[in-house]
Amino acid sequence: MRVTIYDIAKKAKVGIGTVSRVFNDHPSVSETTRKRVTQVAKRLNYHPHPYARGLARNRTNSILAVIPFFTTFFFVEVLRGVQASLGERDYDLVLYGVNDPEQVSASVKRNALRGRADGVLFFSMKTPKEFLGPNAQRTAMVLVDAHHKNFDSIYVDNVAGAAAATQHLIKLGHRKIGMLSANLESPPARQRLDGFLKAMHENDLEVKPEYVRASTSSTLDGFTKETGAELMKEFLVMGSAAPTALFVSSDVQAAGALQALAQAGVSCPKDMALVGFDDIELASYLQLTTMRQPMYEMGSLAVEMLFGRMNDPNAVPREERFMPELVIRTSCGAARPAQSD
Amino acid sequence: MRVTIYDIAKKAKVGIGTVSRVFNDHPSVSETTRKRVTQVAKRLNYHPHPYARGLARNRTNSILAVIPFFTTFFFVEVLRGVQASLGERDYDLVLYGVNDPEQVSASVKRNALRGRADGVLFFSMKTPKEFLGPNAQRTAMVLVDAHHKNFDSIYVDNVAGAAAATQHLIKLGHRKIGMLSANLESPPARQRLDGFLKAMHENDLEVKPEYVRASTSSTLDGFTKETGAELMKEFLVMGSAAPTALFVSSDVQAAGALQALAQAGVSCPKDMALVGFDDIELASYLQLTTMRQPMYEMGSLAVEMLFGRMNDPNAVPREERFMPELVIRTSCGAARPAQSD
DNA sequence: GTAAATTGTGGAAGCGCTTCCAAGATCCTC
DNA sequence: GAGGATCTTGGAAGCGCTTCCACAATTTAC
Repeated sequence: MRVTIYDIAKKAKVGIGTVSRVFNDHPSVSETTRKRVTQVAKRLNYHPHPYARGLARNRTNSILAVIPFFTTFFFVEVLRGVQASLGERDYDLVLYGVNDPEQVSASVKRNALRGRADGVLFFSMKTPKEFLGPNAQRTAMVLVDAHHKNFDSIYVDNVAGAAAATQHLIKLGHRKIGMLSANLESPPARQRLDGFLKAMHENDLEVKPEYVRASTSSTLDGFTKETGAELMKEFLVMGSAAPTALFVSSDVQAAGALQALAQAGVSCPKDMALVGFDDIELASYLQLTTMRQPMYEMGSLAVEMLFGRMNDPNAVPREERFMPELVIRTSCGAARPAQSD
Repeated sequence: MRVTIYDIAKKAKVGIGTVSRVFNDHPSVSETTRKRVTQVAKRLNYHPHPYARGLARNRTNSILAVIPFFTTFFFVEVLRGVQASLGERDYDLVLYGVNDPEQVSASVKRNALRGRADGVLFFSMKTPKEFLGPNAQRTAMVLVDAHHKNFDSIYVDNVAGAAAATQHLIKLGHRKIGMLSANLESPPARQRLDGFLKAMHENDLEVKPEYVRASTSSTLDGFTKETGAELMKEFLVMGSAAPTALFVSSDVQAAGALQALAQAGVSCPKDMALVGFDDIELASYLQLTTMRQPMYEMGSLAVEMLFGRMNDPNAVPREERFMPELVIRTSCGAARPAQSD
């Protein structure tokens, strides 16, 4: 049988209220009683029942994270940040991984709405309609790697990041710079293109239309290895008219592009320099220069913001923008210290 | 205010018991009442409170997964499998990622013992002492990628897998085959070495002592990129006396080894063939031939087994061994259809 | 010394559900 | 048509906790 507050109360010869107060660090318990209760509790190996507690307090002490599974590395890093923040607060993490955005609504129904969690973290996805509109949910929620004016959100500055990546290539002396992009219907892809164009214009560099190639694939908005390889091949057939450097809208695509290059016998930094975006784990193995997204930090901040929202449901939506950081490896051709990474 | 069973009962002009029965698919509710209740519930947007339900039923409808964060890809794949199985049963997943095994005990205390979950899935870690001994926990538990005689467990046949990998190299004509191993204190590393030796002996091939090099690192038991690179360098200084092929105890190490090879200007399949183990995401990018662990399947089966255990706490411990599967890419030098993977 | 504030404590009520028991309706069976 | 079996149903009790109110025991102020 489970040890309850009543067992403790009886053995310690106090009332149940006192036991409860001890376990909630309520100030008005004398030192002696507190000690007695604590000892009895330890002896009986008592642990408060989280569900009973949740029911009585009307909160669950857990939050729900809805994350797309396909963002593998992002996923894990961000989760580490989330959990670090959560652990400090004695909150638990309920995870709902979705394979495609269609599943989101089901998840929202099954969990948040049903009072499973005190707050929801939404990752890399469009805000589901359940949360919009007048009679929408009022669960605390923070969007990560996504944005909507009605909600707290955390995201990376794609425009500035892409501009920085491009700037780096320019600084290395490249003039014929192209961009290998994902599907431009996706906002991040669009923003990264904007950043690229911005940097090019600011440096008075021409951007030939054929130097910008975007995927039209709808699987994962074209953020795949396959589109990277395909588009790279298109660049390669241009021969000497091809750009000497490319900004690639994601590391995953850059990986595909690198494969296409290797297959064609084109040397990577020498004949074609590459800069990616995201700094997924793979990037370090491929020695890919890229823009690092501070994923751990974003996860951690997301939790902070969620608690802020839970404490003050009516605050104005807060936005936090992270600046991606240039990680120089060898794929851009920049000289760098010979050490592994 | 939250909509409760009482609101529904009142509006539908039935008793609360009936409402509850409707939501639990209890057979003894007439079709008409059922319909009426369902309609009212939908109209009021009622959802049963999971914690109240959990308290009354004495179960949580959620399970806890304790997974080491550092197994990135494994982590995500296995989680997908877990979730797929869980979703079918209307169970939720509480995640506890640990950065190092020391944290495990804390997690166990905070969660399982406190009745947070109906069962626990333990991944890739030594069984914590809280679960052993006479007055141990009696929470349902399944070990994945780990083993202990007292518990249900799921793991991969490291010996057979390693033997298959080695066999593959032998079949490709290699005779001077070595092994690049992780720290042999780790059981998986040990088992993979055993498999390697077994295959060699069965084929009457000599294994020179200097052809087996194991890491002594304690960080992650030597399953790191760094040890892969270091040990590969040791092989390279052997010059023409070096093996022509290596079985590497993990893909992560193989990635490091590949880097060392590239740095030394040694061509991978041609001068040194490699077969790894795990088939992490990276492997496909690196075109690494490797032994695939069926991670999704293991996650999914883990849930099945956990439910089995929950239903029958006294069944004898069940063990399921998965056979890793050879995934042929280019690092082993085997001819293969020219298609990307 | 008394009145008033302070401190510590017990336990009833209530969180939203499930489940069991009692009982009213309806249906058979002979 | 009576007695029994079968369906449905209502609602009290109970899951393990928090919290509020009442009150006793001190302490403080005058």
